[in-house]
Amino acid sequence: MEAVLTAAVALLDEAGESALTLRALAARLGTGVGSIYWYVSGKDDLLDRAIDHVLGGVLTAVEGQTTSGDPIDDLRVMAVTLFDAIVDRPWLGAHFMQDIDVPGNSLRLYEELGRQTLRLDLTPRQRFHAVSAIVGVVVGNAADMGQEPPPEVLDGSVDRDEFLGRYAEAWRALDAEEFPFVHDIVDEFDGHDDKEQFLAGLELTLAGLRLQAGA
Amino acid sequence: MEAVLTAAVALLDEAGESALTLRALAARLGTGVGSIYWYVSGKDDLLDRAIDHVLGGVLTAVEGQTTSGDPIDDLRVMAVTLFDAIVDRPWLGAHFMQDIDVPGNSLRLYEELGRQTLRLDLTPRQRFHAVSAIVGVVVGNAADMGQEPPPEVLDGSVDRDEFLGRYAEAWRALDAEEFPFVHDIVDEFDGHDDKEQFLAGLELTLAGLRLQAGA
DNA sequence: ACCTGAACACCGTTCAAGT
DNA sequence: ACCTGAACACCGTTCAAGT
Repeated sequence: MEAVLTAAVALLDEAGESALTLRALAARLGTGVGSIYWYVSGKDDLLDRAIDHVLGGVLTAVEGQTTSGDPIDDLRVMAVTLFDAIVDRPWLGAHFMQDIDVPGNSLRLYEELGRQTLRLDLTPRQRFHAVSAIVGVVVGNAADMGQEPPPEVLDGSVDRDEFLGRYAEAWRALDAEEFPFVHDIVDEFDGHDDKEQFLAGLELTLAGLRLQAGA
Repeated sequence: MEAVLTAAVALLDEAGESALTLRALAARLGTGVGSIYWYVSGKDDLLDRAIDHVLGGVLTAVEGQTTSGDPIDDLRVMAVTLFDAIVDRPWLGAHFMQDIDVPGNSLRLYEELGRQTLRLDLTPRQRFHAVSAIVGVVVGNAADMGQEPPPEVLDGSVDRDEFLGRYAEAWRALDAEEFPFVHDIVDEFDGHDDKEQFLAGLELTLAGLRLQAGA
């Protein structure tokens, strides 16, 4: 079982979600396709378990973070840890935190985030919404990166900056009257860093939360 | 071409993303599989065009919204319109706003949102981040709903409240020492409304933005 | 210019049969 | 208890052939 999940994660890490096929997995394990069905009920179950498997490591990282005096600072650190985990494994993308309903590492991560909000002067409803919002910001920003990059970026023949630059070029060619905003921010888009973008969005949510909590 | 996209959207609306197969689409159009390839380069292209097709309607709705005196109020109204569009068509889910790079309705919606930030006292970088954050909140909250609901909810034999109630029950059974946050918010989770949750998260981002803009 | 549909190389899943 | 692998019912994509 452990070997099945390790092999599944390895396939996902190497070539993304589309690389995880039962045949490829069986080949890597040196067995037949059918035998995998003894361990998992199907492909969805396999993916769920693979996700839970890697979230175990993320949970350990989050638990190991020393808590500061400021719950909101702690929430920031945790959210960044979650974001970085998705950057490392883009295939987590949208599936991340999808299974809060069943007991597992998703739920434990949810609890870790939520525990910080217990230190804030909020109603339970406000806490529920605050944690959902933070998870939403992480997932919303990371989902963009979950999509497999175009082949010319993946194989390194064109780097990311050049790739962004091409689109920036196209944006600059747009009519200035019709697209005033796009023109206003095109220089920021050109060569932008996804993590910085995420951090800025997170900061807005945390600022709103701090205001709400009067902290 | 128009007929192809209309039929594709109909399939997606009726039974979700998995229902859009080239064979099903060809059958509905009364043609052969191969003929679809004359209009689109492949399945990904088909999905992209179907998304752009429905975003046309969303764009019209957004453009029709009268602007108020407060740019942040206008951003809220627009974000809600986007969210509602995804609620109506869960298959838009994560793909929503995925193609800002190519000129199309995604880019125009992006421009519409961004135009409101031009009325705020912000730097271009802050505007770029603000719009990304709002799109992130919409996508992050809507992505949760994009996953197909379990069959017993879909066929109506179990309603959503009962479904949530079951998980709430399981949560209440968890150890109180180990899961203090989950216990704190379980009554809020039970029977919660996804839209309310989204609105609360959006409000935090908008509050942070208002603070940043000094408005 | 537009359509056809058989053919190809894949999938996930099942299941009788093995050890 | 665990594994095998052929078989089934699907996919997306291609392409020689038609009109």
